[in-house]
Amino acid sequence: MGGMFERDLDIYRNRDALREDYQPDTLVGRDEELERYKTALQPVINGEQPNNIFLYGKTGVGKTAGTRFLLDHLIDDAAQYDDIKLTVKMLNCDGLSSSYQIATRLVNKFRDESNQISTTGYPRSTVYDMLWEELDKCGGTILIVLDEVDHINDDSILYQLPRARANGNLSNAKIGIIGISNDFSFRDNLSPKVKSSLCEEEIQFPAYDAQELIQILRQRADVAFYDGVLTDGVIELCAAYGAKDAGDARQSLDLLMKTGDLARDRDTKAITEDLVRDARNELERGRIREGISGLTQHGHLVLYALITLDREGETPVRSRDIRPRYTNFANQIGADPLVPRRMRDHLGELSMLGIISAVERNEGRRGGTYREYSVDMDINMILSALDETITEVGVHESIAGIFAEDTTLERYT
DNA sequence: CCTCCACCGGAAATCGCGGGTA
DNA sequence: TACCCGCGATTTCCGGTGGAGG
Repeated sequence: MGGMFERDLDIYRNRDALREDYQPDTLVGRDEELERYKTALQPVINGEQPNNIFLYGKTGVGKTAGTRFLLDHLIDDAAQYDDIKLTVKMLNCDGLSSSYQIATRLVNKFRDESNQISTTGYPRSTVYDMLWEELDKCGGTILIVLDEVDHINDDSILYQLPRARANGNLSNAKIGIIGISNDFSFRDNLSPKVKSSLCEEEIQFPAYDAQELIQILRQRADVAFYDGVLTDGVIELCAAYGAKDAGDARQSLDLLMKTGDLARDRDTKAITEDLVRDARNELERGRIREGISGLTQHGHLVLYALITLDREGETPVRSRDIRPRYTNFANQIGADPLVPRRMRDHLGELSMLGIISAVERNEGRRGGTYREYSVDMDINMILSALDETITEVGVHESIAGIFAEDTTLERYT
């Protein structure tokens, strides 16, 4: 450096250090948990049957990062012993709802690209047979990491895998399962027989407190940004948001990265707290947009119904009173309106996304228990998200278009 | 303290679709 | 082609819930 010409100073030295998949040399704030984890993995090095391990804790508290970290070391260390053949397969179960899906993905993980199987169509038992065959062919010690296992709706594979050897399906391979879950109740909902085998070793990862988050953010920011880019308080603010919401490192890191990106877009050389707030809004927007795009057509209709009611000052409104409006919209586009129970599901989904909110009310003998829904986000933001999302022909034209005229809403009542 | 309202939400059944085997 | 399979979305069924009214 130091020639006559220099590249413009970017704020990032290495932006990737803020990414979720970045692996720092040391993991901050998880010493105790990793120590226990390491102990639980010890049998692998000893050439013994590995423990099944169950990790739980909220998102972004280091479960996956810790697993990657330890398993990388484990693989290195195992390589020093000739009598150990260690294979590690990691599978993220997000988007995979059944044991069947898990099994097909696992089979494919063991097969090369020219030989992949379809993820649908086969009888369940056939898929399992293929899986046992692959596992046995691989042999040695096999660790299977199932990240976000709580997404699986049935126990079957969790029951089958640990027992495959005992059931005579395997002869060459020693299988160890590492299950990772965000959902505490998942563990309790497992059938007892699965619980006892899968949860031989349980490690709980607590949320990070603000101090730990600050340490983590510092560690990453030191690598990610050039010196002097961050102004005082930025890291603390990101950490504070993260700690307040969920003690979630991922979220804090995302926020910091978004802030950096904004700074870069705006050609700002210094990152300030104000920028953090802007970034937070931006992320929120994105979340809503994503949430809305994942809804069904009827989900959109329910949302339209609520929005129009909101504009007429009718909110908060109980589901019973949303229904006629929704029904109208559905008829307008020639769709059969859903049954009330299902409409409630959509309402629930919308509040889960933070787009609307529900308050439970109870008028006892007179009115019973019910919920009142209201819109939680800026209407225009929702509308623009709907605008970008709507794919159904005619829906947006017939409803949003007229809605935008902002005149005679009586037409829909 | 017991009733009762009216929606809430879990569970099981059903439907239609995409995909596979023989 | 005939038939099998899994799966998401939906419908059907129904027990639960909590506070005002008695």
